[in-house]
Parts: sequence; C-alpha cells; structure tokens
Amino acid sequence: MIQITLPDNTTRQYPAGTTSLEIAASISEGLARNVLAAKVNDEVWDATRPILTDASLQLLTWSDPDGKATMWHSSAHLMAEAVELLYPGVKFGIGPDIDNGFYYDIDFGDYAISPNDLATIENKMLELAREKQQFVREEVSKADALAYFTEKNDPYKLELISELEDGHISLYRSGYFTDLCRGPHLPDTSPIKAVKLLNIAGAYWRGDISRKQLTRLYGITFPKQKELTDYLDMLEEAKKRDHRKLGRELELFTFSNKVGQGLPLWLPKGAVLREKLEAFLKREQKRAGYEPVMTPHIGHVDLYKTSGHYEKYGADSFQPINTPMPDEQFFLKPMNCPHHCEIYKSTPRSYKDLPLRFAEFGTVYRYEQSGELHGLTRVRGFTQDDAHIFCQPDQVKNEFKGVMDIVMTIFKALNFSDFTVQISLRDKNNTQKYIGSDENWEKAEQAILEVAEERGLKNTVIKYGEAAFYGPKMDFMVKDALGRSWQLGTIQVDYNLPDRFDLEYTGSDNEKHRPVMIHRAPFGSMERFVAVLIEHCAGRFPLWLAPDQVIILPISEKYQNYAENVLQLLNNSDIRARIDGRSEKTGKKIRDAELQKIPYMLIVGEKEESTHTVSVRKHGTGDLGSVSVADFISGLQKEINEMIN
RNA sequence: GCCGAUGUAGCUCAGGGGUAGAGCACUUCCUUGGUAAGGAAGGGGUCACGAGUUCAAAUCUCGUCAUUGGCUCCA
Repeated sequence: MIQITLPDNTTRQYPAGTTSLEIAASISEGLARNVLAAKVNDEVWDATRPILTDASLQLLTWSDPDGKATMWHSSAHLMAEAVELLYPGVKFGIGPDIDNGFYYDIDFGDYAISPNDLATIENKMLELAREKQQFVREEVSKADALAYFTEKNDPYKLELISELEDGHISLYRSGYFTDLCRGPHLPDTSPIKAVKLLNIAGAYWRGDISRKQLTRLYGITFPKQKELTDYLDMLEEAKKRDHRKLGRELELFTFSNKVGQGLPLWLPKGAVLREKLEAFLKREQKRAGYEPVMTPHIGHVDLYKTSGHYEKYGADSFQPINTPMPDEQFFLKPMNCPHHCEIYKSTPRSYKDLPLRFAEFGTVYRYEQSGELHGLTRVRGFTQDDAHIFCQPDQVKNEFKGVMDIVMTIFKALNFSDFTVQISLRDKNNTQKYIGSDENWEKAEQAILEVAEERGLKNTVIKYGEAAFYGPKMDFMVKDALGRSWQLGTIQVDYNLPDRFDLEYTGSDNEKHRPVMIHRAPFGSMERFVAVLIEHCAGRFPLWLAPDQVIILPISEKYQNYAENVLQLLNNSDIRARIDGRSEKTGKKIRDAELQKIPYMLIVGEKEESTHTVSVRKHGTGDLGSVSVADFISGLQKEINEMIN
C-alpha cells in the first residue's frame, strides 16, 4: 500500500500502482470526469500514470493552469494527428502549449496551406476528439525511438532524439498519431469539445534564423463551446482597443511613409497627452531630487566607440552622418547614457556630490528590423523618459527605492494594477562573464531584493542568469488588453559604462573611486507607454490626461455666445475644452462626443444661459443635472487633484 | 531580415478583363433643436507603385514598396 497526501493534508491508502484517475474516482465520479492531469510530488503527470510510492497528490482540472496546459499540449497532438491524416507525409517539429493555447511547427513540404484550410483541420480535430482516443505513454530506448522516426522519415524528430539521453525518452500514442514527447497528457481526447485554429505563421526551426522556416499553426481548445465563444469575444474586444485603431480614431498619432517607417507623428491631441505625462513625471522627479539635463540628438562616433555600442550595434544602426570634413562621423543617438556620462565627466566629482541624478526626455533612434515595427510599441525613433543616477555602491539600495516609488506613483495614477516585477540577477555558477566586482554585484543584488521585499511587491519573479553582463536589473511588466505582457519601466545597474568612460569621484579617503551608474525609465518610452495606456483604458483616458476634458454643446446657434463665455471660464482655470458649434441636433453632438470619449459634456441652452449654469453629462454615465459653472470647475479640479496628488 | 496574408475615397469596406461603388467623414443649403445618428444636394479615387500578358488590366502574372499575423532581434 502507498500513502497519498491530498492538498488539504488528509491522507489515504491505495495499492501501489494506483493512478491519479482511479484515486479521483474513489473520491467522486464527477471529479474523475474533470481530471485532466495530476501533480504528483509537485511534478505534473498523466492522470493515468501509476503511482508507485508514497506521494503528495493534487488533481488538476480545467481551473488549474497546469490542467489547461496539459489540455492544450494534448490539443497540439490532436492537431498534429488531424494534419497528418489530411496531409500525409508532412514532417513535424515541436508542438508545445503556450499561455493561450498551443502551436505546432510543421514542415508541409509541397502542400500549400492557407487560412481557408484551418476550418477543415478544426473539423477533423473535433471528429477525432469525439473518438475518445486515449493518450498512451510508452518509454522507449533511444535506438527504438530513432528507428521509429527513421521509418517515419521525420528528420526534425530525429534531430531532437539525437540530443536526448537514453533511458529518458518517451513516446505518446493517441489514435493514429505517435509523437516524441515528455508529456504529460490528458487521459483521452474527450475533454476537447471546442477548437479554434487562430492563425498561421512562419517560424524558424529551433528559433534559428539560419535554419529552415516551418509553418506554425496556432490554436486553442476548450472543454465547453461557451468558453470558446467568450474567448473569441474577448479577442474581438481586444481588437477594438488596439492602440493603432484608437490612435487614428482619437487623432492621437499617425505615420507617413514619406517621413519613414516606424517614425511616429504626434497629432495635437496626442501631443497634449504626452506633454501631460511628461509634466507629471517631471514633477515627481523634481520632488525626488533629479536634475534635468539636455543633450543633442547626435554624437560623435568616438562617443559610441568608448561606450562599446559602435562595435556591438554600429552595423545595424542608422548609418553614420558624414560632415564636410573627411573622416568625421556622427551617429544618431541610440541611447542617452553616453551623453550623460560625459556630463558627469564635465567636472571633478566628490562623494559629497553623490548621488547625481540626470534626467532627460531623450529622443533616440534605432534601426529596428522592418518586420518588427508595430504601431507605437516598436518604432525607430522614440523618446525615453531617461535618467542616470551616479552613486556610491552603498547608495544603490536607497536609489532603487526612490525609483520604485516613482514607478508605483505612475502606476497608481494610471490605474495599472495588473503588473509583475521581474528581477534579473546573474548566474551564480558563471560569474566570470559579468563585469564588475563580486562585492558590488552582491551588494546591488541584495539591495534590489531587499527593496522589493520592503515595498511588499507582489508578483515578483526572480530570474537568475537573466542579468545583462554589466549589471542586475528590475523590470516592470504590465498586461495589455490582449493579455500580452509589455515591459514598461526598467531600473538597471551598470558597472560597465563607468569603467569605459573612466568615471570617478573622490571619496572621503581622498582616493579616486568608481561610481555606480543606474539607468532608469519609469515609462520605458513615451511611445510604448502611450500605446499600452491606450489599450489599457480603451481610449477613455483619466480626466487629468484627456486631450479634451470638456466639450460644450450649445443647443442651437443662439447659445453660441454663452458657450464661448463658459469656454473662457474653463480656459481660465486650465481646463481643456472646446465648443461643438456645428449645426447639428444635440443628440448627434452627444453621440459624437461619446465616441470621442470626452470625459464631460456641457449642454447649454436657454435654461442654462438664464441661470448661469451648465447641464453636465459624463462620458459613459449620462446626465448629471445642472450646476453653476463655478461649481463645475471646482468639482473638476477636485477630481483631478485626487488622481495625481 | 525571414515565412504567410493584405493593399479600392480621409475612415470602414463591397465589387471585379470592357476605363469605379456604399456607409461614415467633408462642403453647401434647409432645419434652430434638450441628453447616443434631422433632411437635401455636392465635391472627392491613375483601384499602392513599376513592368508584363491582352484589342482592352483596378481586375490576370511577375517585381517593388507599404501594411499586417508570426519568427528572429530589441543597447
């Protein structure tokens, strides 16, 4: 007999070799029907795999992330089976589950596959799923595995097997399909009730640009049709929030092929939005002891030779700007740090001067690959809300704390509550690939971890070996409407540039010391931040940011004068407002203002003019009744102050 | 950069070997109105660009450019 410990810490006895599925059945039949996989001693297993020793057991259903992952992984096999039946002879790469579904990389050979074919594959998958095909695990020797896939003529699988260790190879059979696979899988295909193949894309074999490009089919499955419908609705909703679409509709930004790919043009309303964000951060930075600096958009090639960027990125950058002088070259600046290092060097520094915090909204240019450009999130010219802190090693912790406070203030002001923090530390087993002393690394990493702890950050992920060669970092990732994680803010320690630029300060011991440099950008870039913000709030910006905060809607031309009086009062109080003076009915003006997502509409007609009031309508809410202009203004100001102070 | 898809009016799109259509937007006129679309008339397009096939190309073919879904990349 073996002893099984369940999540509630109760234990049960079963004969050795009992499966998780059988254990589930012994608890309740309903549970057994819903079991997709099981966590045995914290390892996800097939629910049909016999348990031979005492173990802790957690039964996994659709509500567990690991249960979903198992179902999607099995769905990838199911799709492969359908594809193999429909397109005999295709070769298979890999087919894992992902955050939202699964994919399979397939070499279709001479078959041409188009989005129109996806429905056929979906139907085949459903047909096969209904057969309740069992997933059967089979442990095989390396020789047998090689023999099987040689016989099947599947070169990609052979390559994968050749790298595996004998004795740790398993195959999974389901229906007509057998795949090299570690598992785990569903007991059978019956939970897969709804299938949607989402798109087709190219993907390099093993992610290697020099190798063959396979066709990647993306899909997702659900145990209920309703869940699929909801998921597809969610994707529709996400499409409506796409910042590229809203950017056009709300007249925030545009692109011109004549100006160039990936070079955004900010329209007046977008510029207001951006300026408000900048002003907000500038105020926070002033409070936190930053000093604004300004640097040019180009820099001499020697600057980037010193920084090391010339060697690393020179060939992939916008190419040098030549001058009438022979051999004189400048580069568009791809980052602000080298310029800021030179500012540091402009005068001798004492430990008493530190920390120094140089801040600049610096516009930089990077020649991103054309296929990578995407709306405002990936562009070739963008403005970083950059700052560089130069400090002593034992000041790192305090500076980190200060930066994190700024990031949190921003997230709070913009209602970003769904974010994660990623801390990237060095690989402790391979310290020689990092620049900087062990002592400083130790100090900085410790400081970052402590600050995260002290600030009570939830959702913190610590990644060892993810640090750049020049220092550990902390990134803030925010989820957008599609559930994609975007990296926004970043705080990064740098031991490299201070060395390369030979930065120094005189310590209390009257000796020269090397300062630590911290790069930080709470927004990341204005472009990316605005893009994520647009999708986050679906274009309904918080009042303090809205390009038009108020629109005045006169009932008819007779009230144009009164509308202008009201506008004047609003403008005098720094409220951004305009009048819709078109010869349209009020209903039409309201509709248009709602579509433009303007926070407040003020309807003015005879009644309002005679009583010096405005009839207030709030976006998305409706009629709020009449108030005096003065009361409206003070109410608005109060609302704004509560948001950003 | 690579693989696939797409490119028709400012926007969203229909059409399709015989020299272009709708809705919204825009202009003008009528209407002067009370909380999500008042009415009429009108202007606007070398159908991305360049070659080729054809009596004839916006439509078919090829190329280029751009957009787009991914991949790779992201100081």
